[in-house]
Amino acid sequence: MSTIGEVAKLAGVSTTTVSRHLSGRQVREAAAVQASIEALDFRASHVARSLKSGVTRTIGLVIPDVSNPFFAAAAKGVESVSRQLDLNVFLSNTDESVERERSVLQGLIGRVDGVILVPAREESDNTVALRRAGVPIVLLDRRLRAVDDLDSVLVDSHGGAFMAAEHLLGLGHRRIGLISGPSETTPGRERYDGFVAALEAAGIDVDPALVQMGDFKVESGYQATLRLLGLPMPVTAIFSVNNLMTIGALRALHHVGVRVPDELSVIGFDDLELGELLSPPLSVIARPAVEQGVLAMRLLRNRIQGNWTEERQHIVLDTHLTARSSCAPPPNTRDRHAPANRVSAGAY
Amino acid sequence: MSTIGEVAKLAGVSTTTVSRHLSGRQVREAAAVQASIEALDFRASHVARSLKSGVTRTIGLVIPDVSNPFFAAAAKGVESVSRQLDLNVFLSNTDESVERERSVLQGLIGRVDGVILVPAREESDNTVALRRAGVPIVLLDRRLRAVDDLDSVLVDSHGGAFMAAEHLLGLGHRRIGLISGPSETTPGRERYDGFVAALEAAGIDVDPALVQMGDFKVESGYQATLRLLGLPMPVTAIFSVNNLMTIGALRALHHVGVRVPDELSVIGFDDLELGELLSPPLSVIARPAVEQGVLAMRLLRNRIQGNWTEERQHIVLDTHLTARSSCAPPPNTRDRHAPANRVSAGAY
DNA sequence: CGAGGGGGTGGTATCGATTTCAGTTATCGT
DNA sequence: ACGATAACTGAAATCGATACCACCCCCTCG
Repeated sequence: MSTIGEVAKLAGVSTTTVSRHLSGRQVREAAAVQASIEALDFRASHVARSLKSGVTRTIGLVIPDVSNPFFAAAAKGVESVSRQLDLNVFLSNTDESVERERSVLQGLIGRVDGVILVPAREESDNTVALRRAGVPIVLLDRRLRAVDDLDSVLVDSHGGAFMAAEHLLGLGHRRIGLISGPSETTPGRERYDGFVAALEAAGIDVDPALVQMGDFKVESGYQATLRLLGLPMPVTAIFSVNNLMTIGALRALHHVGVRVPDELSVIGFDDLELGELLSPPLSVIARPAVEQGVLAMRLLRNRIQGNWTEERQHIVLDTHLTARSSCAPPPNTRDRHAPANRVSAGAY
Repeated sequence: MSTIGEVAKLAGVSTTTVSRHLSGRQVREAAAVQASIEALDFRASHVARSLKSGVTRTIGLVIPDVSNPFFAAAAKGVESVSRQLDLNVFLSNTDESVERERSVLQGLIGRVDGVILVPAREESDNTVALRRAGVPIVLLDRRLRAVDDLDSVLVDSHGGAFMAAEHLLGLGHRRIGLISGPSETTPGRERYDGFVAALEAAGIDVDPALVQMGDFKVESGYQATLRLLGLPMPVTAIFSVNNLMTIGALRALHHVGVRVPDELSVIGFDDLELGELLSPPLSVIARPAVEQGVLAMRLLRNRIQGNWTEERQHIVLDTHLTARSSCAPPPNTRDRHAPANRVSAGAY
């Protein structure tokens, strides 16, 4: 790799002049400089430039898991904007782990101009070191409890969950199982709250036995579903608050042989690419995933460009109900007898 | 952010000593230096370090599309290894575009110690600049025609496609539609070849009308399927060579109302997270996606660590048939009449 | 004709860490 | 007790690009 000095020597000018030419200013020997640049196939060193300028033209994107379709979509949104801005993106998975998140965030200091973060837990603020270092941060999809002076792009999880519950209630369901996420995450908490609010609005008490906590991963949705099926008085519907757990739930129902929606209705939060093609097509609370990423990157760009004083922005996008056919009236409205308990108490 | 100089001053030693302490060497005032480091919350600047050492501790991962589950899985594999090695990962999508790939690769020069690349096209070698700059490259999932001195981690696409075709032939299918990928990509070409080889081994001529070219994206699978359904003499089975196009195919069949596998059998290359839960469960050629990423990262690490002379490695992983129930004997073995042509010629 | 200004120049310090080089101390064997 | 060796030390050069500074040239205007 050739340096600016070699270019300068070849063109017979100083490095200053080459640097000026590079930054687009008028230069007497522009032609000669350009020729030398091309002859040597010169490319300015990003590293040296960063050292001098303090700008890396790189951002960090810290998410729980790329293989979750929602985060993959959001990442794509982030990436599409960052490409236009000619920014590179560091991608890191935290696997929902607070420790991993801390070490990842630590490692980003001094390497990036900003960070888009999906925090693993609302309570655990791993951003202090980053913020002390003056790195702008935008929160994506999840909040941090201790912090409200960071931009964020969330969805109306409460409203979405409310809608989901309302949908099931409207069909006549009264015993609705909830596969919930960690209550220490924003979506976990808000979706739980929205669900409960809808039930209470309908005058229904929430039975704690019907709320099964998961960790946003497939396996936990599977296990939670088995627990719900094993209840002495089974549920007639299940609302799963995230896509991966919904997949787990569907798998469990499939393996146990519960027919959807005849015996049990299912609705999930977050659409699945194949949601429409499932048997039956899955009803979901959908949301603009790519757009969330796009907006987060736009907010981050504004901060990076130095609008520090500007009011913090908290964008909340709307969800919508995509009713397909995995939800139907509960079986006991057609058939007065509750279905047999398919899973024995010892099954898990 | 504090610098090594401030630490040195506080500890009453030279920057040299601090630097030595940092790199783990024995130092007289180790305790004082360490105390100063902690007091100032000092972290060595990666940028300055990179400038001096020429090492960035960063790699580039250039793939067509993160929202393709295969690439997401491979990315996760890459990321898991790179985390252990304490390397950062630049993620970039090329969207299957050669131009985008070129600009992305250009932008990586001087920023990374190595690159894992899924080339957009076999013919278009965008790696020359990178290689001239001495950046190690590992090819993932796809080859480059002009280049055989790069490590690669592929799957046995030919064998997988052969298996898929064999599976359908074994069930009695003779008119099999192929939704093929761009022939200028390794998977596109090899899967086509494997498919053709199986047909020829069975003594069947390949009817060009039954081969519909797609571009690895959902929409093209959808369109290709409509074309296959619109044929004067329709196919009894479809083999789709990639997951996204398979999704498109399934959507088309769903919209048109073709029953699988009663009227038409379907098999895809690459498993889908929900493959098992589709109606019917989808038969696929599966492969170890995460492992492909893991192996690619391991190969890259070896190159980065300077084993330049070492023989180039071309790893080819095996695929396997996951037979679920989207493939069955063709309808005409049960019912002598071919099914009615569901799509009119003008439908697309 | 001389002052002023626009447009351009190159030398040099700088960003923050590493590394070479030329020492300076301790430690040890004899 | 003296020379040799090992164990450390700090000043200064270095990585490659940028930015400040002083300066130069030439044109224009009063």
